[in-house]
Amino acid sequence: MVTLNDIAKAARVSTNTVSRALQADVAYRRPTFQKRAEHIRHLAEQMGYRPNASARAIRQGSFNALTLLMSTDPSRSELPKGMFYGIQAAASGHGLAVHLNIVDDAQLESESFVPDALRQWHSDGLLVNYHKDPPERLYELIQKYEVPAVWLNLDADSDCVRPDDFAVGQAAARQMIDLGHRRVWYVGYSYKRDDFHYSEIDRRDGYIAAMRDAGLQPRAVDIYDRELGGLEWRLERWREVFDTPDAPTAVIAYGAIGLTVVLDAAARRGVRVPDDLSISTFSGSPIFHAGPVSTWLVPDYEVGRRGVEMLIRKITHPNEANHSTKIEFSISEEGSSVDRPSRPDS
Amino acid sequence: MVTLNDIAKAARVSTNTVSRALQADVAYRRPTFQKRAEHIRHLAEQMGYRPNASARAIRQGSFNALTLLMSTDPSRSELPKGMFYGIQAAASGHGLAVHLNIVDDAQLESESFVPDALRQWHSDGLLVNYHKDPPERLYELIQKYEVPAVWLNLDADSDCVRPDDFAVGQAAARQMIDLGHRRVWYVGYSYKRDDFHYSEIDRRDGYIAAMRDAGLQPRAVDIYDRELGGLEWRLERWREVFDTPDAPTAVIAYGAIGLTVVLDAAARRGVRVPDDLSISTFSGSPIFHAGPVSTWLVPDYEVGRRGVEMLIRKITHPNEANHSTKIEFSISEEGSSVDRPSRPDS
DNA sequence: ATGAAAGCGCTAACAC
DNA sequence: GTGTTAGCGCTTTCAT
Repeated sequence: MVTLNDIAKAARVSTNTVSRALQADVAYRRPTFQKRAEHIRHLAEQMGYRPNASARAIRQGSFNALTLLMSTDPSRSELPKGMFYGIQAAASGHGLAVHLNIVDDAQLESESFVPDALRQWHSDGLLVNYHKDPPERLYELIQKYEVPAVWLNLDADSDCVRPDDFAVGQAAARQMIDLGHRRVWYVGYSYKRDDFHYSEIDRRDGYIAAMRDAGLQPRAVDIYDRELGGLEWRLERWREVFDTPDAPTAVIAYGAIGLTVVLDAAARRGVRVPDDLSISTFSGSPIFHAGPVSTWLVPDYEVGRRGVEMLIRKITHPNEANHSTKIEFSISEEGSSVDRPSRPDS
Repeated sequence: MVTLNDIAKAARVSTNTVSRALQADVAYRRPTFQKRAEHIRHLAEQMGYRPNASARAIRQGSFNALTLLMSTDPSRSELPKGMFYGIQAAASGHGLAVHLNIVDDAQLESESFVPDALRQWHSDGLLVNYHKDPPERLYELIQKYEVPAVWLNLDADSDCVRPDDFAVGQAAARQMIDLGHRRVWYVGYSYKRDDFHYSEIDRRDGYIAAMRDAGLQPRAVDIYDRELGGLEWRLERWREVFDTPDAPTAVIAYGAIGLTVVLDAAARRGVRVPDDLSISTFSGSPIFHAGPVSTWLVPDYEVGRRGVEMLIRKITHPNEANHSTKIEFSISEEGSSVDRPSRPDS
């Protein structure tokens, strides 16, 4: 490993002259220094010098790094591609490295286990990506060690950044209503029946609010609806739905399963999209299902970016409160599966 | 920040006594020391002591960390969930932290830009996740700085770990053939026409080999096939296909687009899965499309895990050659869309 | 078994 | 503008 000292010897100057020559914002402006500095930089480049981040960290008292903390449990912690990019872009924009730490929840239950991100002093702050029911103990540990932390995808008053799921539910419904649809259904998911993800609740509530605002009857069903007898609303049932006069002209599908079930049933009944049926859904990236599907895009990138910004603020101003932020969704531009209804109701 | 020194003062011992008391493998075995060590550990816990990773790194000359290097370009570098888990599990099993570094390829083209993972000395080695056409310059930089590196998802003779795409293409075809299917088609993707991902080529070749072995005529089509006139093989065309006597009884779909197009066309023609049509596909997680689809699961977790193992070997034994490894796929257990053909051919 | 002291690579204070 | 010196937190000699 090439050190500053090696370069110093080679250049026949002292270590800190080398150090200063390699600093981006050199205080010295004399032409003679500039020339020598140039020489030193060239030498460093030649010798393959790479600053030792640990040495710098220990000297400066800050790590210039943040840690992204996640769970091994996919139902507690997701890994959206865009979020990573957003985090990395914002972090490297501020000269911060990103460390990754994935914690097994089962371990976390045990009193003795402390996640490495908290056990050791690795980084200046924590980006906690537990979107549902973060373990109580994790919160306590963060408190105990006084680690600056920002929570991603969590619904609390302060120190959180999350997508605005209520607003997007509302927007999705309004889009349909504004085009003239009256029978707009919401198809939920409920993978684990009693164990809703907050985004499903919020999006559904937004949908219901928009329907009520427009004086329409909300109709939210679930692919795994208990009252309707489990898989009631799946393939066979949906085919019947499309034969009734009350069939929806527009569907908002929470997730992939609902979407494919509805679209497959539609295909079997000869119901065309978007002519006979408008449909939209939510996802991190545009959905394609035999054709493009209008997709409300989860603002993962922005959540990551804003999370980093908030964390940096917390690190630099530990005593200022950070109000939680909600980020708007956008709609995919890749092609639309939404149109006005072919036979508008009165 | 609580330091060893703070604890030493509180315990009225010297710094290195504290240091030793906190080491996992204490050399001292005398009962008197054990007792004192216990007291010191208790104190450290009470005071919220967290070892400073940088100080340790600088002293020990190794960072106990590895860096995962990726591209911002999704066509060059993917982010499979399982891979992260595999990497993290293997890394933390060896006491290594994981750093994340996502590089903008456009920047990398410029001669002056060096990715942070290489510009600074952060970690003991690099896990490079550029699965297609890694930039030449990246390779040069890794050579220049002599960083131990393992390439994930790349097809080279040494220092690579990747899924066995040829074998899975073969396995997917054989599964159909063994069940009695004769007209087994392969539906490719070709998102950018001239710009195939190696996994598509390999899986297709595996399929072709298996068909030839069985004395069958391979039939590989592309959702975006140029010779067939662009979108030829999309929705409308597939509906016609299902009306011909030569219609496939089994389809192997490379990706989501081909899968949905085929399944949607089948739904419209009343072709039932798996009764009239067997279908399987490849993905990192089981695919659901109105029902479960037999999915050959990309061994992301294992690729990550083995990548870390290989990297550790490279770090500890820099001079030994590491033969590249190919990892087998497995098939999803969530439900099957594959069955014997309803009307077996002779 | 323990403390004193040195030193990892780097930066900042201080003389000059 | 430059070299000398000190010291960040930690581990590892080396005496005792």
